[in-house]
Order: sequence, then structure tokens, then C-alpha cells
Amino acid sequence: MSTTPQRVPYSVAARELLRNTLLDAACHELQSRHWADITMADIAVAAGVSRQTLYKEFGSREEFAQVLVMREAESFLDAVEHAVGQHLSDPAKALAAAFDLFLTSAAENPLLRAIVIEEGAEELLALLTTQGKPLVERAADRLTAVVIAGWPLIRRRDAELLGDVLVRLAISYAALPDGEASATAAAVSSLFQPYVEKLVREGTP
Amino acid sequence: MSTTPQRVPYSVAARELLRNTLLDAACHELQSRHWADITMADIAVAAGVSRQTLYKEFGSREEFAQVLVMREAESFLDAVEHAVGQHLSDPAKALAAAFDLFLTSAAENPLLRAIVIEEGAEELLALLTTQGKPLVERAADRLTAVVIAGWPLIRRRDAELLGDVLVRLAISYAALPDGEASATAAAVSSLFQPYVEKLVREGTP
DNA sequence: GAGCATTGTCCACTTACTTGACAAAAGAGT
DNA sequence: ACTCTTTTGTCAAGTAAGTGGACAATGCTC
Repeated sequence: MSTTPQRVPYSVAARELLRNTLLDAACHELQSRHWADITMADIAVAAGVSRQTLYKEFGSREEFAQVLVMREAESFLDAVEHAVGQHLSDPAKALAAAFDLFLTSAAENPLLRAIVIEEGAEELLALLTTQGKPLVERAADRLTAVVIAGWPLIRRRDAELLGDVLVRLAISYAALPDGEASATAAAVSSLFQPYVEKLVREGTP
Repeated sequence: MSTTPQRVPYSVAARELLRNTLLDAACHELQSRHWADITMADIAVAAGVSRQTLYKEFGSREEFAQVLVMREAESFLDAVEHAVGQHLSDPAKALAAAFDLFLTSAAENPLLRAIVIEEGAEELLALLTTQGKPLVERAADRLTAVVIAGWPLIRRRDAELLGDVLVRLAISYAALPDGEASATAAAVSSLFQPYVEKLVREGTP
């Protein structure tokens, strides 16, 4: 099921620790200030590291933001993956549960809140939308994989479409919520329900 | 209650990671071989680090073993501390629960098993007994602190005695179990029950 | 007692991180 | 439009951390 927690050599763990320390530092700063007000120097200092090290690890401010958003996305995808796994017997339920989980935790997530609520985060917002190709592709890929793993009868092309559409919807509602998260989740899943049920039953819409 | 999880600068976290990686590597090796069969070089390699780095971080094999045992002890003390916290209203129950928890988890602990069961671990065994002064003192101190925090009426001298005696008993039973862990825990706690109850009631035996 | 492995130490070497400096770009204030 | 300031991104020189190879000393074993 999960990958074996094999022993990690120090050098690898240390690099990972460095990157995470820097990303964590940025997240922490975001709780008190806008992204635009946070300099690369601030992040380096908050991580207890020189600015040069930050630049060596992530090439530029842009790139750093990209990775920051991506890391948060991966953790969301982990949660979604787990939620889907709880409802393998009922695709509609799985969809509703996953969407619900995503929206509610997105509403509470510090980074997302910084992007959605505050004003000084246009640069980060773009990474979810206009500049968001890597993110959407990655998320759609993972979602597609989850769907295929859970319901093998579905054709790959259909799973890919479903993954792409769901990711885009999820991002849209995360960026601009419309009422209660659970209500949105229920509504969206009811909309997709006939499609996915036909899909898992017949392997084609 | 617990210490604030304040932000850790990278350099500190990295050193901690290095030490833990090395200690973890040793624990891992212990699952398949005796302590006497494990060389410092083995540990370094298993941690993905040079032998020199191992020696720089821990001065000698002896010292390394000391820290290895100490780290495991701290984690046991954490668990015991937590168990006591669950039964603040009833000292006798707290004692029984803590002792029970300690003995059962000690029986399953890989490092402890390596020391108690295998033959090639005399050097480690000594760290619990004849060479065990630092360990006993540290454990007794923490236990004393827990007791005082939980039942402030007790006099410091009495708490210190209790802490010391309990630690020594715990180590003895861990090194040489006598029947079922829970039975031992119940027996020992019944033995101390009158003493501790008088203590917490009257503040003196 | 000869041979072999391990411990603990030394030193030269590489790699990671730091420090201070700088041009270029972006804003803020006048 | 123009300066003053700040930040970004890059460089070079310096320090610290980890590597790799060598060594005497100890201890084992055959």
C-alpha cells in the first residue's frame, strides 16, 4: 500500500530538511505578513540560513513560490487520495468526500488563506491559475492515477478528463468559495454522480 | 503544558538529524546482529556518513552506546510521564499504569530486547546497571519532577526517594522480567500503594 | 607470535554554507 | 522625470562540515 519507509542516508535527509525548513519559514512569515512584504532575506533569516543558500537551493523568488505552492498541493493530494480510499465501494461517495475534505481544509489552510483573502499575494495567486500549468497537470495526474487505481474499469482517457475537470473546479472553488464547503461539495458531486456511476459500471460514458 | 514548538534554525535541526540518523542506524543494525558484531564503520555506512563524522559527533564507541541507551530512556520517560498524567486523581492507579506501560513496552523494545535477550551486549547492559549512574540519575530526576508536578503536597525528599527506588526497580524488572509485565506492575504498585497514598494525603509518610 | 580487524586519531581534500560586495530592476517620494 | 532606497540575483573569498586515506595501538584468533 504505502511505500516502504526505507532508511534515508543523512545527506539526502539533510537536503530535504533544508528545503523544508526554508518552506516552513516562508509559511510562518505568511501568517503575519503579505507575500509581497516578505523578502528572500526574511525567509533565509527565519530559516536560520544565509540568503545565498536559499538562492542555491531554489533558483529565484518565483521558483521558490512555485515549490511552496506545489508542496502544499501535494499534501492536499495526499489527503484527497486517502479520502477516496475510504470509499472505494461507492464512487459518488468518494467524490463527495474528497471534494468536501479538500474544500474544508483549503478554507483553513494558512497558505491558501494568504492567497485568497489577503491582497498582497497576486504573485502566488497566479501560480494557481494563469501560471498554474505545472500544478494543474500534476494534480490532475495524481487524481487520474487515484481514479484508475480505484476503479480499473474506467478508460484512461475518461479518467484523465475527470481528473483535469475536478482539479480545475477544486482550484476555482478554493480561490473563490461559494457558500459552505460541504454544500459545494455535495452539489458538485451530485452533478458528476450520473457520469461517474455510468463510467464505473460500463467502462464508458 | 508542553514546550512551545518554536521554529528550529536549520543548523540546529541538521545536527540533530545527523545524530538521530546515526542512532537510528545503530538501532536498525541491532535488529539483525549483536552489538558486539556491529562496528563503528557499519554504523557510519548505515547512516550514509563517514566514520570520521561519527567519531566527531560522538567521541567514542562507549560514548555512542551511552547516548543510544539514554535516548531510548528519554522516550520511555516521555511515555511514562504521559501515563502518569492520565491518572492525576489516583496516585496508586498512576503508579500501576506507568509501571505497566513501562514493562510492556520494554518487553517489545528492540534495543532493550537486544540487551536482555542476546548474549553479545554486555557492554550495553552495563550502561543500565554498573555503569548506569547517569541513566539512573536522569530517570530518577524526571520521575521525581513528574511526581512533584502531579502531587505538590509531597515533600521533595520523599519524591526523590520514590523516584530513585522506582527507577531502580523498573530497570531491574526490565533487565530480568519475572512473569507477565502487567502482573509485575500490579504487584509492585500494590506494594507501594499505602506509602504513596499516605504521602499524597498527609505530605509525609 | 603472526595475521587480521577494529578503534581512535591525524591530515589533506572536497563540498556546503557564510559573508560582504555589486549591478540591475522596481518602487516610493518629491 | 529624478533621486533615494530596497530588493533581487550573482559573484568571489572565507569558514565550517563532512570525506577518504593513512596510521599506531589494541585485541582476537588461529
